[in-house]
Amino acid sequence: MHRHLEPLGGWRRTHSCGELTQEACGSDICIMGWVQFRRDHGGLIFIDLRDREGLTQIVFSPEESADAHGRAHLLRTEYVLAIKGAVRPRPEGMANPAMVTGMIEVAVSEWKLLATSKTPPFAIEDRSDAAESLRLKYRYLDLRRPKLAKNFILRHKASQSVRRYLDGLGFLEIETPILTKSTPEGARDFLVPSRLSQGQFYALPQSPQLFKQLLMVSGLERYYQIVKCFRDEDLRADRQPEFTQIDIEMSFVEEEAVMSMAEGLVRTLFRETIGVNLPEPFPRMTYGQAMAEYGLDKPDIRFALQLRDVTDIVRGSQFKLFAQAELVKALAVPGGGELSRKEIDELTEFVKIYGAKGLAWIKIKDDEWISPIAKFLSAAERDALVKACSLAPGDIVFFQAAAPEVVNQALGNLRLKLGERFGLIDDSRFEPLWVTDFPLLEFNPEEKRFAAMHHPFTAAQDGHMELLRGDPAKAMAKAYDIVLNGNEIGGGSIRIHDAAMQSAMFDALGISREDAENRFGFLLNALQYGAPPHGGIAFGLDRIIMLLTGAKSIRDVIAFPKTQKATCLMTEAPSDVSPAQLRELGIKLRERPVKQPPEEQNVGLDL
RNA sequence: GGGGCCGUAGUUAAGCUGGUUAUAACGCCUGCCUGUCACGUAGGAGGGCGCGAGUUCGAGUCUCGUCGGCCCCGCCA
Repeated sequence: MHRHLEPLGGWRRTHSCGELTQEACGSDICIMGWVQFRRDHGGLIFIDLRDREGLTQIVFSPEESADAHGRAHLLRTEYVLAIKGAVRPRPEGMANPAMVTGMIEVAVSEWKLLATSKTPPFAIEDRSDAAESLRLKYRYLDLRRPKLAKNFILRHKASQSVRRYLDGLGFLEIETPILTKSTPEGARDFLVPSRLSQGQFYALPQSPQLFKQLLMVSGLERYYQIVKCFRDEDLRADRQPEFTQIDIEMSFVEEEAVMSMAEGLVRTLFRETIGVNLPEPFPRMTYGQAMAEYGLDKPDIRFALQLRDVTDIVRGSQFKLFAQAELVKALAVPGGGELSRKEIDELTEFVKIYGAKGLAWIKIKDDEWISPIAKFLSAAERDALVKACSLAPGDIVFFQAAAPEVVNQALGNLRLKLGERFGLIDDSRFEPLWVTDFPLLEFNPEEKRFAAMHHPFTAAQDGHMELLRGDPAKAMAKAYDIVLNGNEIGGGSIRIHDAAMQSAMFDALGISREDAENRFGFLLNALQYGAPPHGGIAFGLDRIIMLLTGAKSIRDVIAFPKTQKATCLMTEAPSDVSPAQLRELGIKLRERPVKQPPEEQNVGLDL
């Protein structure tokens, strides 16, 4: 069978495969696309032709064109065709209501074979459930699946929406360097060796933080960029080594101006991409309240369960574990008494992930408390617990008694788990939240010193700079995070715009004058030349797109993502380079990289 | 650095306490079929179980190691 490819030869598409409906009936059209399904009845051949916009049924019949029909038997899945023909309504009773174009079909008069295809390693269909590693190796095929393609169409709309919104407010889109100086924000840098300055390295930006501040010193007043950032840290379902931020900075502002701009952006984005209207204004919560009631700094406020501090109630308890703990918190679940012993054991294992030693619990029955620990609790303690946690028969209440970090993390994450278990979370809702009043500094117990919680350029709240000497833990920052359904989607701050203040901050962080000069000298210099008050915010675009599309993994909203080991299964990056390349860069490897056997792993499919 | 799950035809999976030629569905190939739409139908080809050791008379099944993928802790906003 001959499978000659033909040139387009002047043919042009007149329509996409997703738009032909009854209005088009009678017209001669030209469409091009991929063979999705083939139904060859011998005397009559149906093909569903797919392009980015959808599917259209085309029919090859001898009555229409014997030649077109005769040649069509060779067609296979994923062949690329150009067809010319007439749009006509489908015969009585033959319409397919499941298809947008299901009322019509195209009778083929002429067609060209533009490309053949090997049998794809997995079916190009939404219901295809091939292993992700296989899909990543053949990412260009995976992206043909409408479900995935849809994510990128939405991502495009989101980017356009952001650009329109910010342009409307006078923000300038300005690019900043990718090859830059290491300006650490806490994460590990990706380094790029310099050929012209041997032995020295550029770093890929963890974010354009310092550049956007310098653009404010430059007097450009309002900057934004949709920009790649790079952090060489371990990956997660929502973390990639390179990811995209919507990076924004503005001059002559305080927190409220940045926050209302940012709210407008998120609200516009949601309205223009998925038609969801977010509340106005977004509710707010302080960091302190978030930690106290939710145990996490990014509360999911779609359901009402809250943590209660019961330290004082059990301070004098016979139960030594409670009496002696630095912090004791309770989490009551109305109606949670139905949990089985097995489920409670599983939850106990779950909290151990976060450093908990165990999980105390009490089931409240009508006249008794079922619990391994109830016997230690006095009547007065019981009364106080009932009051504090609003306990009622049928409830269960969990306790965590330990160091505050462990208590909050364990119960905070248990709360999310229980929210799922009891169906308390309405997936169709979007509930944004501002978290404000973060501490400026965070104590690092390993290094026994304070580090910036946000980053070292964040301004202290008015009057709090003085606290840095006496009681650094009490100093609050002009910082704000935006949280959506328990996901941090953005965060920012008002920056220090005064060189002396910035130096004082470096002092507080234990960064020597000399060190500060080496690493941030250019910033300290710039701040001496009339820096305007400024601040900004950065959004994690990938995470926002995840929420907008309902994707389970960040990889489904990034066109060419990396695996958990930060490799690309399609290009096989990272890879060895030639000795000549290394020599040119003045690099000698300390150890010979261990050569992997060249055998194909489970993704190897070539015949 | 650590914990957990997984790896059997092109794909998705089954394979019980180790036992003759490793199952199924979809896909693929060939024939038939003028109203299908994940077309139908008759037939056919295709893997030695990620890789390497070990235990055993015997290993897809057990042990150890190793490679790869996913989820999580640490790390990272």
